[in-house]
Amino acid sequence: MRYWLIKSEPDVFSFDDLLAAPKQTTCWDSVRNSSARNFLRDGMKKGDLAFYYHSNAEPSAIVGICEVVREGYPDHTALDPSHDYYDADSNAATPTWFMVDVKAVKKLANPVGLPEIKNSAALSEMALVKVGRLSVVPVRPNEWETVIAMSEGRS
DNA sequence: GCCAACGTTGGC
DNA sequence: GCCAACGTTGGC
Repeated sequence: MRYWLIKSEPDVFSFDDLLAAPKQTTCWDSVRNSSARNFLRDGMKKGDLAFYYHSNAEPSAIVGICEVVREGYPDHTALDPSHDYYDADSNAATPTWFMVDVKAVKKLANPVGLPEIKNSAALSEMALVKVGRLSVVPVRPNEWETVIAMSEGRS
């Protein structure tokens, strides 16, 4: 099993929105970056866990945990001309963009903010910090444990 | 609102 | 295939 981190702007779709969604599940669509796409299509497996990170937020922080409940499948928003994220260069036969379904597992006891992450020696190599822009990034097991400990005030 | 990082596009 | 221009992300 692998660990991940997915980002969303809380103004667009927050963790609370996920908790309020039917079955607490949503399709993680509209990713239009090829590196992130590769993680969605090839890396994420059913049962993998992911941190839910609020970007462009006050404060920017890891706020919850969710689980991959459906593995990579074509992102329909890329194929729908009426959609904001329509990609005229993609097609249903050979889809360019993929998404997964994620289900909320739980909210963290306390959010773990970006400054805390940056201040933690154990998290200095985290992809979140190293490769800022990617909306889907892997998390190492020791990083996962460290963040969980911080959220529970055990750090 | 600025800007750094970095992916993508397109001219040559 | 190089590289300049441009767009996007997201921290600050």
